Amino acid sequence: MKELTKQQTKVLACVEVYLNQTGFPPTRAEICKELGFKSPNAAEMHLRALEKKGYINIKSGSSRGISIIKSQQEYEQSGLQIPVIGLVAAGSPTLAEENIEKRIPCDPEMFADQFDYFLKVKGLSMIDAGIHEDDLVAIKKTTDVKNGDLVVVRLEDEVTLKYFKKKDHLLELIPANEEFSTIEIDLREQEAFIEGKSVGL
Amino acid sequence: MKELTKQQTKVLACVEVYLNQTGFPPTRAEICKELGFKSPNAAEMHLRALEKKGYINIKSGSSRGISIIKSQQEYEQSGLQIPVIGLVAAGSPTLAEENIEKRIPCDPEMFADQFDYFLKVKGLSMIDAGIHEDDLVAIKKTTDVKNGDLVVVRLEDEVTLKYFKKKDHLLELIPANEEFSTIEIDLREQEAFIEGKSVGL
DNA sequence: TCATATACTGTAAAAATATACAGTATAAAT
DNA sequence: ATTTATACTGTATATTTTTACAGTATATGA
Repeated sequence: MKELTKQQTKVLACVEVYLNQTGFPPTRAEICKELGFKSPNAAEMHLRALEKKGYINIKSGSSRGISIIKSQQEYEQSGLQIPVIGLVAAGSPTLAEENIEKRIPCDPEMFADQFDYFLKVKGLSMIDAGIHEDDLVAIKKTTDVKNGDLVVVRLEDEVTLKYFKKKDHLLELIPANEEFSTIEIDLREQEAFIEGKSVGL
Repeated sequence: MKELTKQQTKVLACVEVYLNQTGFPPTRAEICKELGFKSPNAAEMHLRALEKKGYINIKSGSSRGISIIKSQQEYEQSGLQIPVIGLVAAGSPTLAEENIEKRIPCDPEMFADQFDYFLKVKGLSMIDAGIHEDDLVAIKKTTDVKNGDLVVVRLEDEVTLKYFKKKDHLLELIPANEEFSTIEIDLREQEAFIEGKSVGL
């Protein structure tokens, strides 16, 4: 989906607000009044651009014939907002809507690495790494991890965030809290799935 | 809320459908075309009536200036009408439109308990409880039932109305007719879903 | 420096739309 | 028997609204 200019974004928002408030779309003149334009053609041109970019549909010849295809909210979610997933879910932490606690706006360049979602930390096992309860850890979905990486691991139905250390068949999952013990797994006996690795806090 | 005439109901439904399909309200002429009227004044008069009765709002002077205050669905659900569902349906007796035989006006205080729909009885299995064929039984959707309650139970694809009796793993469904036999179900072998319980006849 | 995209003003005409007015017909209520 | 409410047709007009056309201004990249 093509990017919108600042003014086009304003016009789209204006149409949506008007629609929510009145139940029907605005005329060109009404958009002008709302946004301070002095010519109906200003609104017309922005609407044409919005239609060309696929955000709205204009039924030509009819008054107020504007219908919204892709709303402003959707636009903001397409890149600017990142889902937050709780570490409470049993099973795999999927990106399914039901697991998403909320979405937060986020500059994609905030971290050098790309990432897919935020994981909300439960429990105190990572406290010595400076990660506290309810902190958000940026996770990139990958199975390509090295020793020392902070990874999201799934053991059967349990999902945890631990440091990764592997030596032949022995996998160690080390918490960053002295009060918690390291989990040792013999990969010949038990499966462990790497769901992703941390790329930022 | 005042009652609507047949034609007013049609016009309101027409506006709603148009709104859902296009995203903006219809003009008088479009309503006429949809309902077969030959004069825009026909639509105008019905809209005026709908406004007077509080179902819609018309912004005078502006095109397509119709907004819906109380939709047709809400009107039907506003306590005056309760759906009637036949006991013939295979599968779960849902409240989906296709299962609703008709709707009948009803004083919500007719029965002390709240209820969700009427079930139309088929067969004679409850005749000793004073419930005959085609009687209407008020059903409340719940899974919270006690021994002795008259419940709607679904066994695989069959739905029946029976007295409920449960003892550990054994579920007994007792008809109120000596000529019919009690159904006994071992809950470890077969599933049974409680769809609701009777709260009135 | 020239083209191009964005972002407008200002005007005007054609088309869409609401809406008033004058009637007709029918069924139900008084 | 007469009123009243519903339910229209048919026409006309004022107003709203779209939309084309002619410009102006500014920033950006080639």
